[in-house]
Amino acid sequence: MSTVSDATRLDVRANPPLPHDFVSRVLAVVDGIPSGRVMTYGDVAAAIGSRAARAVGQVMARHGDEVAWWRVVRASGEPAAGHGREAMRRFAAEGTAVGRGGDRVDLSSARITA
DNA sequence: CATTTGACTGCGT
DNA sequence: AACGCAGCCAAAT
Repeated sequence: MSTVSDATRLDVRANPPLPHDFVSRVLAVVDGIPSGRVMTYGDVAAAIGSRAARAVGQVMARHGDEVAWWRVVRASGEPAAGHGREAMRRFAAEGTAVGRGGDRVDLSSARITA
């Protein structure tokens, strides 16, 4: 027999174009970043209605290899900690706008917010 | 259930 | 411009 809580649960599961848990949502957003563009950790968090930039970093640390991890950069435009080399290489490969020092993304042109 | 831990951020020095 | 620091928040211990 059905209960109110059953109905609620079904309703929620029937819905989502968007995954329900934090990890899946983060990965979904990152997966949606087009080639040549980037989002900051904070942007990704904001995109899923959160302010947990650091938690986004945690997710990337664990599941980053499942997505285009280099497209998520720091608010300064610098690539993910410990992956600067590889990230810059990929930026060059997909034509991402890079700042003067050649060590960071030019956020004013490559950044997208949603 | 309390504490510690980060692929973060913004602000002050 | 580099560095330290406190605030932040979900996940791991």
